[in-house]
Amino acid sequence: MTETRGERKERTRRAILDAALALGEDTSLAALSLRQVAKEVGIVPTGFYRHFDSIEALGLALVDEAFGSLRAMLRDVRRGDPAFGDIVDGSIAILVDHVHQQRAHFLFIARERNAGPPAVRAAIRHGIELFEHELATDLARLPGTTTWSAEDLRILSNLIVTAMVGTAEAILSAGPKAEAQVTASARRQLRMVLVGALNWQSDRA
Amino acid sequence: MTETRGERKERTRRAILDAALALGEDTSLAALSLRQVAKEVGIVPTGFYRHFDSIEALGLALVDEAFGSLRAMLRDVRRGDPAFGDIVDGSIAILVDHVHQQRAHFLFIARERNAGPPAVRAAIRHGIELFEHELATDLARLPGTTTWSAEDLRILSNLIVTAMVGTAEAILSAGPKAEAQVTASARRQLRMVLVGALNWQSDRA
DNA sequence: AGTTTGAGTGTACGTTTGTACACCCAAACT
DNA sequence: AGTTTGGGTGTACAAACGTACACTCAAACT
Repeated sequence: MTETRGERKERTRRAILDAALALGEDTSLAALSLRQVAKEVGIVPTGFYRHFDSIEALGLALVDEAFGSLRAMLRDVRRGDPAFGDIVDGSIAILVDHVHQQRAHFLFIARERNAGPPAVRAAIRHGIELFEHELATDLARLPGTTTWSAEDLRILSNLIVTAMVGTAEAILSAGPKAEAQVTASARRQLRMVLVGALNWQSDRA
Repeated sequence: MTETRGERKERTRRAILDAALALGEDTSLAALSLRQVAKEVGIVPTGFYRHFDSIEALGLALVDEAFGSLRAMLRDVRRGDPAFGDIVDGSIAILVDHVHQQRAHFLFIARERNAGPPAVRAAIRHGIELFEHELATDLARLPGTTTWSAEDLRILSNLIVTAMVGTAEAILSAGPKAEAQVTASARRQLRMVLVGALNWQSDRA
């Protein structure tokens, strides 16, 4: 056996996380039983406790992991994929791509954001707030926003994040055929929001 | 006993619906057991079946009821409360009011929209689509939208509904002190969206 | 007055749940 | 080489689960 002790533990831990994501496709975390997860992983029920104190702790670990995916997405957007000239088209394309690549993570967040144990809900809400904050600093670097207050930037990025979360949820619950329409709508909506924000702001001069 | 047979049945049915809404504040529908509901109502577990075939059927009944609340809200917005001159301020005020008045219904929809049994999810999604459609016909009566296509109206109303759902969820998970900030943001965001939609549209002439 | 109906009861069952406790045994440490 | 550590096992149990079945008894119908 070429596998060290820590490696084996980490491998089982990953299996538990993956099993929870897989089983969660049908039901929410709150309806997920420790024994179901253990059976899916292939360990005995009590073995679960070697890795997590409770299902809730498992949920918190999944929140961390899922927001890792989101940060990676924002990094891609920030880098600005040269394959797309337009910021809007590029950002939506990256969003769509990440939703497919990390489908389980997006499903998890969409589900547990409003259902799920209170601590998990709080962690997700906090993560989204951080995400909005990061987006706000990105928006501040955009031309035309130099005079904006921090509050204005926060409100705008909250609107954008809300719209993008809505888009992600729409993609997740849409067939492949309906998806083209969803992304087309998302592009138009994001453009509307940006145009509106700039014009509304210039009115206040 | 001055109570007829049908009245008594309806009263128990209401008690079951209310119990499900009350118990749902903590956990999602999928995690709700028939026995918990029965105990909360004060009937024996098997008595539940006299009213619903399953927890899922209960959920579908709650979806109907909750969307009744939403339609009532839209009716109020349409009437245009004369206490508020501005459409935006008035609409947001009505939304905030209804979220407080029908808190349990909004919580239910927010929770079960992405968690909850597939049939319940589908029913909620369908209800929201109807809601967007109704809003679109209202928007069509607004000045400046005469040249809009049905598709454009649908996209705009989808954006507005998404933003309003986000606002409702923010209100539900905000303390009384944070609420003023939430509603202020919501007003600004709705104004941004409307300004953006009109300006973006006029660009295409 | 006699009969039917149906909301609610009570018992009973096999399953599944979370968790306690004693155990094993190979990797890691001394 | 000897000891410790800890991931995973196996058994065990009380509690809660969904649901089947036979019951009651007052309202509703004839």
